[in-house]
Amino acid sequence: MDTDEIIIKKLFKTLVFTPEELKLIKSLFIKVSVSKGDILMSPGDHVDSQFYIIKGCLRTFHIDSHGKEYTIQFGIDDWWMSDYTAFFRGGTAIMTVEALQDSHLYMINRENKDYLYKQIPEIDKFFRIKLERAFGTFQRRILSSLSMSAAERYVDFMKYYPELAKCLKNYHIASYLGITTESLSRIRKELVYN
Amino acid sequence: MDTDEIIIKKLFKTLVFTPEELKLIKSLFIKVSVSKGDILMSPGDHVDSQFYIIKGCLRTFHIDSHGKEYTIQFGIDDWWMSDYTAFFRGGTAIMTVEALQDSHLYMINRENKDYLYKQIPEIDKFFRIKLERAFGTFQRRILSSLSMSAAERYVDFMKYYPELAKCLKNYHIASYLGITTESLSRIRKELVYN
DNA sequence: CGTCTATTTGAATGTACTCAAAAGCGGTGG
DNA sequence: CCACCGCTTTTGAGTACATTCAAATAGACG
Repeated sequence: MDTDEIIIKKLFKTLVFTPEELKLIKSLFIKVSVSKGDILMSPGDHVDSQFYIIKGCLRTFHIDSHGKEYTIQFGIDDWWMSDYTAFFRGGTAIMTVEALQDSHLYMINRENKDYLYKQIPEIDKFFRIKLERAFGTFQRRILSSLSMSAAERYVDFMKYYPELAKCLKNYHIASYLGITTESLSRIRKELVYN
Repeated sequence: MDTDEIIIKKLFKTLVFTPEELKLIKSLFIKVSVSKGDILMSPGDHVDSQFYIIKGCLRTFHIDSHGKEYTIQFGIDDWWMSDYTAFFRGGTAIMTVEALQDSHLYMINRENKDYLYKQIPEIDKFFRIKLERAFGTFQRRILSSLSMSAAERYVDFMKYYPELAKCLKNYHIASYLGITTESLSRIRKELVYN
């Protein structure tokens, strides 16, 4: 079994494919390597592709008119990333996707993904279930943003994503929590004493 | 064509069914009527079902340990509602689902839904696409909660969901925006003068 | 008209923000 | 090995925005 097949098995976890299907899948993904700091997608881009992170760390963030950054999502190994406000509707990006570490990715465009759905219908079910999980996760994030203080959200984040935290600067985390780096610094200082 | 068939056509929009499929679908949904103020689901309930709103208005909210309410989602005609932090994982509710108006609903439990997916595989695709749209919507809501002031979020909400606003009290909207009723009142006062 | 609920107002408090500056950290080149 | 540079984090002071708690109005409904 070659490297790509190992990756595809991890990507589609529960599913089992015939050799022909595996070959098809391999042909529809493009392997991409990026370096720390590289920008994979910028506001205004026509969003036609989605990235599966084989190995690495990415983030999706929005920059407002004052130049402030708001991180919508981080991704590490085995996660999918894109500007989903645009990808699923076939629109124009409002987000930036940035590599926070040297990363290896699988890229697939909408056309190939649609073709994949048509050829292997169980993949529809696979992504349906993946999206259901994400749906629950998003609702929890909204609930935390509504009900928890900045300090609680920080503690929660560090508890649930310790591996992720390793490849992040504090200002990345601040922009994800919706606070300034100064505030995060003060929160961290408080926590040390408690 | 009977009433149920009209509802099912609206529910599955793009899909076309054979008479047998229609009969199957009808048999898997249960019609429920609730009155304003009724609670459809409470924290601690085993979440096994999901509601499609034929006509009416619902909200899903969480109550924290201090008794404060945080609204995660509103729903009107043609929306789906449940505690999705629990439904998609088969867990226990942390949310309350409440009828804000007399409402007519279709209810389906997980078992029947899974059976439906098995019998009519295109429905997998249908919900996959529905979830993709919801995914983008959630990302936008997270972005607003990160980047916009309470006043901006209020104006935005009223602009995007004018029909929804009609069946809501101000304290519902406040609990959705993550602010107190007092703050919302002051925001509304400010807006009148501008 | 009275009652219950929802909204508004006021005053004091708290939390996070802005702006400005200092300190810390990591790498590079002399 | 040290000096310097750029980037990140921390600290300080003053300010803005939303909160709390308490009380006063306004609306809805029987």
